[in-house]
Amino acid sequence: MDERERLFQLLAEAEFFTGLERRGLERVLEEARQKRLERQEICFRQDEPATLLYLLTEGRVKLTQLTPDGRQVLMRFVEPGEVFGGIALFTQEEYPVTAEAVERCRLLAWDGAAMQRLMEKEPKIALNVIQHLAELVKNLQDRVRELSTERVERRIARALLRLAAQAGPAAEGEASAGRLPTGSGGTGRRPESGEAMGAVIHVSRQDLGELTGATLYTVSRTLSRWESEGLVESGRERITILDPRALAAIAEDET
Amino acid sequence: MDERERLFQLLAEAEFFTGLERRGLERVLEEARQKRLERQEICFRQDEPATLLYLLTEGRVKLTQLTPDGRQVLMRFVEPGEVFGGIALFTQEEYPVTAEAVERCRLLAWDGAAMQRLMEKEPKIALNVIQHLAELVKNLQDRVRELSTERVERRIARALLRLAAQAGPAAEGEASAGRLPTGSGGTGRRPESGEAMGAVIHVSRQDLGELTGATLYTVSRTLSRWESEGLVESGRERITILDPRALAAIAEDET
DNA sequence: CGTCAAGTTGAACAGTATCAACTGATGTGG
DNA sequence: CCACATCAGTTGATACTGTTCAACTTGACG
Repeated sequence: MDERERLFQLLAEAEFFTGLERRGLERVLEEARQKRLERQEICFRQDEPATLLYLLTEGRVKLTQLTPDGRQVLMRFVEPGEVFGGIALFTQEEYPVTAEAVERCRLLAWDGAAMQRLMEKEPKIALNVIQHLAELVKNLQDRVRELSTERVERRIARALLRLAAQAGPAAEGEASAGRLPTGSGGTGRRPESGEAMGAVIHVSRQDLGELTGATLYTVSRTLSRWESEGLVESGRERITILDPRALAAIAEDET
Repeated sequence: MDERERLFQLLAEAEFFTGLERRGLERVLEEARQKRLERQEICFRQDEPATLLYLLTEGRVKLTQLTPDGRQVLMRFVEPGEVFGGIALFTQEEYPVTAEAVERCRLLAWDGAAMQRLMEKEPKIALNVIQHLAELVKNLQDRVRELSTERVERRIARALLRLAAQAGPAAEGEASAGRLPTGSGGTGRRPESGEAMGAVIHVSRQDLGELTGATLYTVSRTLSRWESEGLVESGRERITILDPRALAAIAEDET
């Protein structure tokens, strides 16, 4: 009951189903099947025939693409409320990526026929789908531009800020993370009181590399440097942004 | 009359309007406004508010994105029958790219309200839009993967093959493409009589560079080498593929 | 023909990748 | 509960791909 109500809440806020009446949401939920994934479990694999479209309700999923020669590219992380696996479903083909649970997850899923029915009864959904895809296209275009014209350092800075913004809304409010003046080395710069946001991001160097088209070595070196300059503070599969402004400056146009 | 009939033909084959009855096509055409562009004329500029969605009926258009620091990235060429400018229209925002006519063009255009009406009366259109966007997403993902993991030479080879395939359907004419055993090492290679397919591509080195994330210098060097090996033959804003197989070998996995 | 845009090519340089060796954390089973 | 295996991360040395800059050639077009 309460659980069911929580799902409605989530659905109503999910990009695919915003703007639907209670009635529509009920239909959507009726057609859905529920699923759970353990950490590191695979939701679907690249090149499998696409059968289901997923909505993540809890946890985190990463979408990766494998190159013919075995390298991986990280397309994106999926956060609760987001949909994935949809592209393939609408083109009736295979999943272009592999979806793996980063943490324990809960999801809702619909097959192609169900989506078809839902879109017929609730045309708003089709519009939402279009909007979602258009959004994806824009993001991907930006990424292509970045990869084509920008250096690794800047790409990493952007990736961090994007990840912080994406995961941020969920977990804010930090006390401390204290000001540890790690360096004191040379560049006396240090986050001023109100400025430090301390957004914590949970990704490995490897992930960041696959996300930005760099090697984990370059990522590691870059983070080390930033750490010595007081911009971030990092640990195992964890990066804390101490000075978002400075990062933004790197991400934008200043050298 | 005849002109009108030609338009129907084109509409019926265009990705956005396939599967529509004659009746639907008529509606689509009624709502359309016609437009012409001279060579190098701008159809719309990046960051302008998006008002129209275009279908190219004749000519060629290129979509480019400008980076903050003035570099350009070429997103794609638009061929007759293809739609562009749609992404922005559906997200109610600004065009993310600039559209420039490469040759003299003719186009049809619809505004947001018109598309809305059309999609209501002909729901098939909404599905086509979704499919088109999904296709775009897949292509962009592939491009991100390429840019992240592959070297310039391979990216250029792929770009050439894609361009040939895209523009090709218009101008074909093959004999064989024969069996050429790539190997034999020595540079003695040369296209045999019947073998050359001669797919001609009209792009500058600059364009190819912006398309692949390389400088025009690197593109020029690469093409020069290929030319000396008999894979292509090139001139001013023109590249002829002589040995598609060898190019494909470079594009795929062989070094 | 002269002019301008597109293309070519060399030389030096810079940014990253690659490889290898090492350090610490994490967690596991005897 | 400790020893060990494993995994994420760090850092140096080195190599190489591709960029940058500059000078030059070629071809098209009025």
